[in-house]
Amino acid sequence: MSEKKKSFPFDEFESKWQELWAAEKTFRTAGPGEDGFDGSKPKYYILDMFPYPSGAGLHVGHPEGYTATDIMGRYKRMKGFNVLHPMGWDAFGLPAEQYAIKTGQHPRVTTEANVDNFRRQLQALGFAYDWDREVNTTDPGYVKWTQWIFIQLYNSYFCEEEGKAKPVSVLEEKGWSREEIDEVRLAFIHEAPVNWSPSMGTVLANEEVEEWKAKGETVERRPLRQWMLRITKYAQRLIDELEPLDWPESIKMLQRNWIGRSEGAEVEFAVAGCEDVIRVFTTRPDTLFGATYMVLAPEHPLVDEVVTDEQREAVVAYKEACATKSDLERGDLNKDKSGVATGAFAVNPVSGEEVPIWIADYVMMGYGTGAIMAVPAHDERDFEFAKKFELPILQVVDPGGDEEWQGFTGEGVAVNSGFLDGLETGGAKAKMIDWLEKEGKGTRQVNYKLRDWLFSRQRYWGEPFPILWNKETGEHAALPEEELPLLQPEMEDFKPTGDPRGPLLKATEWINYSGEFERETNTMPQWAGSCWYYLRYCDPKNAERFIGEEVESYWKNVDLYVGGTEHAVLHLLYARFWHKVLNDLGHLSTKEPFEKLVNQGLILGEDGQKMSKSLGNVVNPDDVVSEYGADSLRLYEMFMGPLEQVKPWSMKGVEGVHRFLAKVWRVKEKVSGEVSSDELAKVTHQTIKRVQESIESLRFNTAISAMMECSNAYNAADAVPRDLFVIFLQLLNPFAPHLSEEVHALLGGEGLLSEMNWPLVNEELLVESEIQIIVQVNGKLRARIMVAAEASKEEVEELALADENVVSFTEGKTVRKVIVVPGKLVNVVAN
RNA sequence: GCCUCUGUGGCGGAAUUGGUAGACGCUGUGGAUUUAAAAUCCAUUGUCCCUAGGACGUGCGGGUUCGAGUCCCGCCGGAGGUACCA
Repeated sequence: MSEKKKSFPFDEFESKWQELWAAEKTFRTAGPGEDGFDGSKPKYYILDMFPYPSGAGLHVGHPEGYTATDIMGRYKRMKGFNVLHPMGWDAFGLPAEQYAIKTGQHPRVTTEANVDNFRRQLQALGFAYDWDREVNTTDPGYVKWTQWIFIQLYNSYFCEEEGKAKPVSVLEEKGWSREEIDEVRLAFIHEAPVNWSPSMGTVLANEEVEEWKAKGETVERRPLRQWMLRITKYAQRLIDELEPLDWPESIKMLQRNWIGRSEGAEVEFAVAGCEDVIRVFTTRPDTLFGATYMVLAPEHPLVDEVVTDEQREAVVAYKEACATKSDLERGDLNKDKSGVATGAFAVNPVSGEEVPIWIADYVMMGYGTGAIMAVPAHDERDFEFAKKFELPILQVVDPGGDEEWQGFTGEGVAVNSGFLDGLETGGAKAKMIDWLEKEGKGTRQVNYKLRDWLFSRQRYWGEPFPILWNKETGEHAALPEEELPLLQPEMEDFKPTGDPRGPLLKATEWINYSGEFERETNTMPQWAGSCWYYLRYCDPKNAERFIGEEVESYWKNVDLYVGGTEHAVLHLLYARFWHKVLNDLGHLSTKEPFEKLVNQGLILGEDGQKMSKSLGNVVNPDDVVSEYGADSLRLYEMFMGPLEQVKPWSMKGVEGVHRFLAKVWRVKEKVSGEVSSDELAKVTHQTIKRVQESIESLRFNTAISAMMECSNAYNAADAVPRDLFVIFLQLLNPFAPHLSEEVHALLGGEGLLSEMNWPLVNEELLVESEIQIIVQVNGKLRARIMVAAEASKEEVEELALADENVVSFTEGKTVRKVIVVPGKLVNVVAN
């Protein structure tokens, strides 16, 4: 331990203030129906992406976003808002379960210990959370409502006419059968090839596959019966209703790309010599004349029907080869085209030509219809395939100019296309679709890349589905709401069974609900809890509803949401979907959960690399706190640069802000009640203005610069008026709450800074009697002159032209023009 | 390949949105204090010519303008996302 003397005793006072805030519940937020609630105040709901409490504890990325929201929350509170700024735990998840498999320790025990550690670490940073609102996704009181929401999804369908979800009871009244209703539920059972991970013993959502593969897990396609959520019904609304949100354009873009809307047509190709019809989706119906062959995905159901006897053997062999290929082999690693002819032919509906039908793995069963019309002249993939297998290539688009038409995928003028010849691509598309619709050979069609959400997992540590199965009929039904929450049975062996029904299969007593019914053994994915936690914070203890109606109508949705980009398409899309369903069903008053979204940038290691154990560049917040204090950590994380930006860590930088705080600490020695200083008053009030503007626009780095300048002015002065310094401490309080409170208390200040009103700017103090004017000659700075603030344009011009340096630069030249920007500058144009 | 973001001193970054480029902080250099160090304080720190002062300077090349880091056109580099999506 170094003998380094601490420049101020943060180790003594930081914990003191934290204890006081906790004991007095300084940051408790009263909501509707609670003591002390003042409904006349405007609300401001600030949300952090709640952490998964891992065993590793906080890393420096957490306090970045959390400090930003903390500053905003404290500021808004001082500005007279009812601020909701809560924290909680996304506590279901695989690591705890895997730890349990290894050690036999129950995931609940591990999770609790991790949560306690996270809470301790966050509290040591002095965040102004209302800890009475803490939520934990694994609490029975929380699980109950996650399951309740699932039942709402289960009991709803998407009404196409109104474009919204409605209860299935509407359909029952219309006389729909049970089977028909099961077909349209928003939560439904579906048997389809899914992403099954043998190494983890669970299935995964499409969205998760890459992430886990990157971590070394194996994932393969396998047909299984799974719970799905019909998010695809909301594809269009998820695009449209994204538009007005105050989100980073990049995130909106990611969501739009993920949903992947494309417009085109569905076209029917008759199979020659039989009744079968192959439907294809195309975004380029204008190129239909150029469709010289077709390709079916190897898994396409028509393959076995159309294949000729001569080709059967080759087709079967190819299908088998594809089935055993991993996604990686089929995708990234193998861009080489492969395929086999089926021997069958289809009829191009517009040209009447017979075209061969092939199967190839470059066509995916999961998108569109699983079949394509191949236009090798104007599609790169088809072009490559046609060259390899020597299939005909027919030009149908003229790119114009000298451009090569082979493989040209852009827009141009239709050629060799009968009635489309001479039309531009746009017009040709429209005309072809009209023709197809008139002839009954196709329709206008919009396609989305978005798939329905695979919602079941074969895990122990997740919410069990509140679903019962009839042992006789195999029909499913929702568990009665009174029986929620349905918790997992106590178990000691969490190992995957290899059975795709998951580890709960072993809890035979638990499964057996009654003579007639047994329980569903799947559990929900971790996303379930995080889909609606922001709602629960508003009313965390409500046992009657997931959120009280009065409470919901006050807090509504989140005003500011801060978190990392990694959730751009997962959590942020899922939560929007659930919110919309709950809104459709009348449980929520808003359409979107998060009005404004800000992504904090990644903090890199001191070496500019991403922090990682293997590189040894990880910074532990606990170490920074013990050496420099929580205020220094908070301040440094905000001073590093713009919140959204990726930026490297620097211990020297931490020392820099620590020095600033030490200077503030020393200012108190020269505070005096007697002195008055116009100069310092002006600086202080300028600082109020600058800090305020910076916070409002989330530019915390410049707010800190402004405060540094102000404190430099105090340090240069012989004495600092007490009232001004208190204002300064108020400005500093959201950033460095401990030190500011401590200094304020040492100066004998009454009450808490955090509970004072934000200081008002005295604009009169900011008015200058004399202002500096920049004088340029031909756009180059030549002089600075002081003029009276109320000086006229003419006076300013005259003074500028009289300046010595201006005279020397205009000598021998003719002044052509003088531009005067009042209060700013004069530019003399001379040549 | 496509999409989004981004490019300013030795470093992190400012710049009132078209008007003093480099605020604030870090680093470096010189000095004060000290037996010495730490801490603290003062000066200096874009490059070049160096004397007041001047020339150059915001990835590169053009353009618009009295005036461009900021707007327009064309390149180049970096980061992230995504990709047989028909």
